[in-house]
Amino acid sequence: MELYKTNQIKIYNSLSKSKEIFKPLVEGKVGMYVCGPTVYSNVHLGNVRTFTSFDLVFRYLKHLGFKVRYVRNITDAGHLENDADEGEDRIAKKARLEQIEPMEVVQRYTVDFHDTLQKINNLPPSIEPTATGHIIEQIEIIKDILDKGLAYEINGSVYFDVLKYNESQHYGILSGRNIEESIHNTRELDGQSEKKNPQDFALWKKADDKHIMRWPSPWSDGFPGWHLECTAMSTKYLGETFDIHGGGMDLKFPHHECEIAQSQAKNNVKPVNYWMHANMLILNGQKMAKSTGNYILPNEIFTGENKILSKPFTPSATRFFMMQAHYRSILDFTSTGLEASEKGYIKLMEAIHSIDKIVTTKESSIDIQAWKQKCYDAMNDDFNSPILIANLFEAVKYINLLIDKKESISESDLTDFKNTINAFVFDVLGLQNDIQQDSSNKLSGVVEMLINMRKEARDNKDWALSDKIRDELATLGIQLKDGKEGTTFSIN
RNA sequence: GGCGUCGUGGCCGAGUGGCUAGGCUGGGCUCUGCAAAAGCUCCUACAGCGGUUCGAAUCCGCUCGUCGCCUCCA
Repeated sequence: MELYKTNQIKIYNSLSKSKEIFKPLVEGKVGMYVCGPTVYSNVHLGNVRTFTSFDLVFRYLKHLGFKVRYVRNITDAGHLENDADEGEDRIAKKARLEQIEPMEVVQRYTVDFHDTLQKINNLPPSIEPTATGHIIEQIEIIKDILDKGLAYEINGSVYFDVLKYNESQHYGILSGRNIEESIHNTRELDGQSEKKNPQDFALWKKADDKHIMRWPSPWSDGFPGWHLECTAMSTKYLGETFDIHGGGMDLKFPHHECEIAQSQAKNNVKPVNYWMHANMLILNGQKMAKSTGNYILPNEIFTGENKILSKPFTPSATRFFMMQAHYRSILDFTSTGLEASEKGYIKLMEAIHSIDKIVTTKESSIDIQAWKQKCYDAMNDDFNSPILIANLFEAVKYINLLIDKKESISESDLTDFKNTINAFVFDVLGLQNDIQQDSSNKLSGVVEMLINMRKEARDNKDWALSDKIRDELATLGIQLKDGKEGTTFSIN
């Protein structure tokens, strides 16, 4: 029987601002859409955190046996740099600066995006559609919204009429805004805008002569508005109403608000049942953003080539660091924080490695079923990975006690214990064991030999030689660990 | 100015109206030839001020502060 039948998940829904019991539209199936990146520069660590948060959601839902269709877009159409709807689009700007084609920009950073997410062990989504691949769908939506009188055309551009929409619907339902109030609080925009109201947003923009990325439409040669692509692609692949929509907290307004308005305007149904927002990763107490220069690239963490960190960290240690914080909490990225996480991560991996040393007995002194249930309870409660990890450290303690024979475990319990640990650590948390402990390689053979020689020396009470072996191996980054059952080692 | 978020022990980071996660660091002990590793153990916190309650860090109000959004942004 699928695990989802016995596990009830609660999800914090941004729409209701409360945790709700998750019930998919179709039993056993989940449709999930997450707003992907605009590929105009290297993906930074803050972006990675958001996608990794949803990777955890994807992984856990799959673990429970749900058939998940996970759609995450690539924004490869240029969007304007400000809401005055003036100026250059980001991809075209980058193309001009680097003297390459816009699509070369897109290709370069799409590859970087995939490469980085793969390093940190995110699963690829089920569908990864691009904005430029769905221009026709976007045009159809605009036509539909125009027909319904909720958009207007001016000079070849089309804008969504927020005030008109707000007469029958609530624009601001997600972000808790009141459109009447925000009208009074809106600053005067610089320059002349074609829009009837500052709150209106573009569905289609006419391209000026210099604009490279352009497509024909009934209104002008131009390009779609930013918010529209997500509506087009999410509804195309997941339906007019689907289960989960995710994204970074910073997209809540206006992006997701606009998505709701567009979708509601076109289909007249609630587009999304559960809105999930991953919180920001901050650096030096400030938001990490490409536009401000306050950011760190994942590769700089892995290579150690940056001013912020004391040393390089592996992708798994970095991922573990993220998993130790809840996805809805702001996470401050610091070198000391990462170092602490790395130590804990190594401790966890070493315990998992040594689990095969456990000798089973007839009865168990540990309640494995109760422990296992605590792991599921943690994840069922809005994907609480920090609590799950706390439980995994409890398992580490069990493992060490079992090896020391201070606790006992039965054959069947041990099998269950191992399977559960592996499932949560590798499948759900998506950690990888990148600690070098390949017992089949030559180095291990050499170390084993030295361990044996040291044992002989110790048996002869030749402490000078035994310590020399130990210390010189330590200098090489190989640590010997003397236990009751003999000596083991780990390589740093 | 508006909307929202958060404010937890040396640090990071969970959390529930009463039984007080976890990681890292530091102290003690066990083990060890000595260490390390491992185990046990100690340091017991919830921004401030009021209120509700038998009882609040957890609920309400106010104050202060943080961060985010209000303009592209994961």
